[in-house]
Amino acid sequence: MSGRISDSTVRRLSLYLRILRDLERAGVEVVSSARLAQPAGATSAQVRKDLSHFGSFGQRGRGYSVAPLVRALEEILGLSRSWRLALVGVGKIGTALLGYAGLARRGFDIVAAFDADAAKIGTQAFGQTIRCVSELQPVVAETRAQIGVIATPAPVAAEVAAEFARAGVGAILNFAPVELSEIDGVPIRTVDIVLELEGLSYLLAEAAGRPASGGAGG
Amino acid sequence: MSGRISDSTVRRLSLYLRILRDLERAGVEVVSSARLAQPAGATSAQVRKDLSHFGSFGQRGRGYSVAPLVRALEEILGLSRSWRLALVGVGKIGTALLGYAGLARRGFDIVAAFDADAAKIGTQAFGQTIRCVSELQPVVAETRAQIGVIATPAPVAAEVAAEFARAGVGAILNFAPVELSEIDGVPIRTVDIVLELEGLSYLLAEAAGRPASGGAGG
DNA sequence: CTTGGCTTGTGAAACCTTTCACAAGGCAAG
DNA sequence: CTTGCCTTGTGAAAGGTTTCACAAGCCAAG
Repeated sequence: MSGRISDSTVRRLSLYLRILRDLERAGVEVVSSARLAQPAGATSAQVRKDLSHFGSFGQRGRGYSVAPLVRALEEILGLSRSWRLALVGVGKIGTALLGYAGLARRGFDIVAAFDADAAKIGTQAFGQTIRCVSELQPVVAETRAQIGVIATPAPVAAEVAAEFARAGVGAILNFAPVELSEIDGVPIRTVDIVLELEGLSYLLAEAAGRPASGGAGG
Repeated sequence: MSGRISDSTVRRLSLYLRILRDLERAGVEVVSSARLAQPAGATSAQVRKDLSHFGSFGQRGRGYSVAPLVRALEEILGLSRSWRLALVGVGKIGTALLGYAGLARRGFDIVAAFDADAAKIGTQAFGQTIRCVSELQPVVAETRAQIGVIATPAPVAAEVAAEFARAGVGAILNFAPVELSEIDGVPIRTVDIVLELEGLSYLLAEAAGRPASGGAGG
């Protein structure tokens, strides 16, 4: 077991965990790989292969005990603890993140918020005092934030990422529409809404190109 | 050339286009695959392979002419036109989307907004009158929206997706933390922030597990 | 205890994506 | 025209992920 785990496997593990928690809440005690796979959009073989990278969690002929598997996945994914996030950029997206209760509920606490706009600095937003980005380094150190979140305009995102890396965060989540590459071994994941929409645009254009089913006119 | 194009290829094409537009604005006329690859986090071979699926756009010994390649990619990705979006769920994320000028600027116009909360219905948000979800079908038909955007709580997302499919949208972008599978041939892409954070959590936990470089304490 | 029905864990096969490596060909200088 | 340098387009190789398929093993019923 173990070795290097692929990104898509980790992503599915998160999905399994989510589904398992629902099952646990519903009082289900045992689940088969097939039943777990279905809502995750995976196959039963995939579920078993994914889990097998980390050990043997099931029982042949029976399935997986829900509660222990939930704990095991939480442990694997690092979700048996909570993480501290520092946010840069309190614009539309940044504000939505600050107000999104789902984050704290799942163990991701925003412990600091920064912006470059003098008009915003010192004001409050969802319980956070907005600080100047120039204070990023000391505040990240002081709050011991482990994940940096970038919600700035694209042009400054790379600079902020470098600052985060220097400040000692262990990972970065980027919402700016730029591809950022790992800095100093700090992994960066980018969520790019426009990119997703453009992916859908491609599919729509493709479907319209070969005029088959009801496509997009306009 | 052509055939079935992979998701990752399409995603990279979007990145190339973005980079090419910057180059065009900067007055660059010709670019090599290597120069285009670098900011996209790809390799030169990958750029050439990706483009080769759609034709021959370059000139050996010279590179790619920026302007024509921009037009070609816009055509391929369906970005030489604009798309109409309908949004369901005007909460934190939905509001951020409504207010995000970057969408319209890139050709994605939100033409209708829905919510289930009676207190919100009839009010205005960023120029949109919020309508009741029960009106989804007629309004989507009337506005000829092509892309449905789901920004509702997870439990109702699947239901809304089915409504969108019935209303005739050609694609769906989902921000609710549930895995939704293609309905009636309508492709669905999910943007799941918590999933991304959990992916980072895994990396942090993994890094802390084998105590090597400066990890996360806490 | 034995039988029958299920389900896991896992090598092997199939499939898909990325990287390599090189012939084909453009361009500039002489 | 010829030489030298550069870059594309693309088969082939390498690398990775998913699916298949089945032995191993659990459980319940008889």
